[in-house]
Amino acid sequence: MRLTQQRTALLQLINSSDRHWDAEQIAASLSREGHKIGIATIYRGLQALEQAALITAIQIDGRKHYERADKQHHDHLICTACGTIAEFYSPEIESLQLQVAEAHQFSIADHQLTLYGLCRDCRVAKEPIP
Amino acid sequence: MRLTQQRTALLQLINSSDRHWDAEQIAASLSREGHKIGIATIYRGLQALEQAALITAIQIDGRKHYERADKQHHDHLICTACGTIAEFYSPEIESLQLQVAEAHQFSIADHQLTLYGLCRDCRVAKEPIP
DNA sequence: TTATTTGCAAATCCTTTGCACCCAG
DNA sequence: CTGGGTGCAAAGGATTTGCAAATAA
Repeated sequence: MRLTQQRTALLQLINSSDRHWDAEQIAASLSREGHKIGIATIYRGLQALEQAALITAIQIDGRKHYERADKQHHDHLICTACGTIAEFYSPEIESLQLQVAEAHQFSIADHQLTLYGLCRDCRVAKEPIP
Repeated sequence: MRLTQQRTALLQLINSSDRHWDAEQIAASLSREGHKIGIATIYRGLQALEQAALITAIQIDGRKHYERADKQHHDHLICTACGTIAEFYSPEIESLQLQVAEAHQFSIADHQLTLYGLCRDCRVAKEPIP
């Protein structure tokens, strides 16, 4: 894979933040920063970077969202009210997944666990006023 | 929600099987059975039925797949070679999810856990010939 | 009756592709 | 130098929408 200017910009943007980005958001952010990069190049670049394991992706609501790869594996808590994405890691859950797979003679290559609901802030916001 | 002929057909198809269906597959199957139903009606009907909790949905590869709602909750094992979808239920994982959520002061409304990999048959098929 | 639902086609959203030109290795 | 990468615009697949006609309650 060739590390071009455009791909470097993608990588830099993603690696310098803790967010999850979709293609549109990346396009908007890069163009705000003055980069010239076509949307097709963004899609192709993200694909290439993911395949090279330089970034990781999760599927949210039918859209791919990318994040830094230089973190330990984790799963996600997504607030359906404000859209915030938090992360968690549970070694117990991971190990139980392996047990489940083994019981089915299934070999896991990957998994995605996403919890949907209300984050702390949005719960508070919905509390009845006393 | 009005239970029209078309929605009854959708419900019957889904309830009479153990599969996961996407909109295209439903359209094909119903038309094969001689039903006349527009694709827009299928999408709208599935939405309505899901909202009424008469069917459930999971997101696979950016596409919604529907299945019967009259089963206990479960998660999925998806074979990336043959596309087969198996199901599992782990009360331990469910309970750990609740613990994780609690630790984050997050209230879970829903979740999706999907394990991707090779099912037993596809593993066997990939074994080197001795 | 009458508020919903349907069917069709057009529209939308996200993503991919074709192709001529460009540039990193 | 040259094969992979880029940009543009057009194509694509899945889903949604507008609207007049049909229908369930």
